[in-house]
Amino acid sequence: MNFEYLIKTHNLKVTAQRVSILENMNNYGHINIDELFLEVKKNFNNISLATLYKNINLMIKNSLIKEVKIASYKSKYEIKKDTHAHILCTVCNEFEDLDFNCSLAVDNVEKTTAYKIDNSEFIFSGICQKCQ
Amino acid sequence: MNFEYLIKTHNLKVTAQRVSILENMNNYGHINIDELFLEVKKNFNNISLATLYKNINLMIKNSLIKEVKIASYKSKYEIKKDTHAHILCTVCNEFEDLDFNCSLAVDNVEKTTAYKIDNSEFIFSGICQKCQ
DNA sequence: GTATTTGCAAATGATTTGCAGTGCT
DNA sequence: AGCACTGCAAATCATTTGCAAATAC
Repeated sequence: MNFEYLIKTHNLKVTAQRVSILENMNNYGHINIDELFLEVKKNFNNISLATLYKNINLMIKNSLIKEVKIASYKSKYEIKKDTHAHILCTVCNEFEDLDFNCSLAVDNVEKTTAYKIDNSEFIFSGICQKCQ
Repeated sequence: MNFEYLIKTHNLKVTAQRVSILENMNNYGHINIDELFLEVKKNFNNISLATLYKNINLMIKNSLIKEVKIASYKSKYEIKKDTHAHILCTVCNEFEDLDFNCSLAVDNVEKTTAYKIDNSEFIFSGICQKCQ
């Protein structure tokens, strides 16, 4: 994935810190602020949480990344892609994307409510096969 | 709705503050901490945020209420009922329950992932008909 | 009567802001 | 030169904790 291009096309300036943030989000799939801080620190020893938060908020505003809020956990951040569902195992804390037809549900809701939907969240949580 | 009974059957002691918390959750449908604080203050002038948080956390632990986390907003709390979806208008901030067949989706996910699902969140957001 | 709850104040944790210095174009 | 970005320190906002007095059962 070309992160510099991704940043530019979302109307932001390319900085090494921003590239590192996106690289780590991409590697983890979903990453919370503390994990991100530890990872980015490996390349930028002096980076501050303030810089992370500023960049995350900017990237969210410019629709480059997305915050996923999860009850009882810290928010996770992911690079924005087509709407998809998430599934969480509350025992091992595995958190994954799920193959689930969201657009069908969205179409349905738009028809029945007359809302124009621009975002949707689907989070399933429970116990994965290994942990049962 | 009989709130005292509801509290007792969830193994908690009945206090006037707890009843008031549930009454307000029920009236609002979904309520955030600041709204709840203002409302409960009308009956209990000296109630503190600490008491609200303590009670909310206890009630969540005992499955009496549920926290709904929403990106860009403060969490809302609701009295627990059968799984249902939510819809948010990002213009007027209207937040409502949605008639949406969640159990069908849950069954499906359990089959395809072999997870045992015990909770799920469905939040649609966009612009309601009035605000379009 | 005992254990739990309440309300206050203080502590902790999370996020944001202001500002001086740096770097990019 | 000018503008945006970074990193630090401090400020703000959100939530939790400890404790003494009050209340539920």
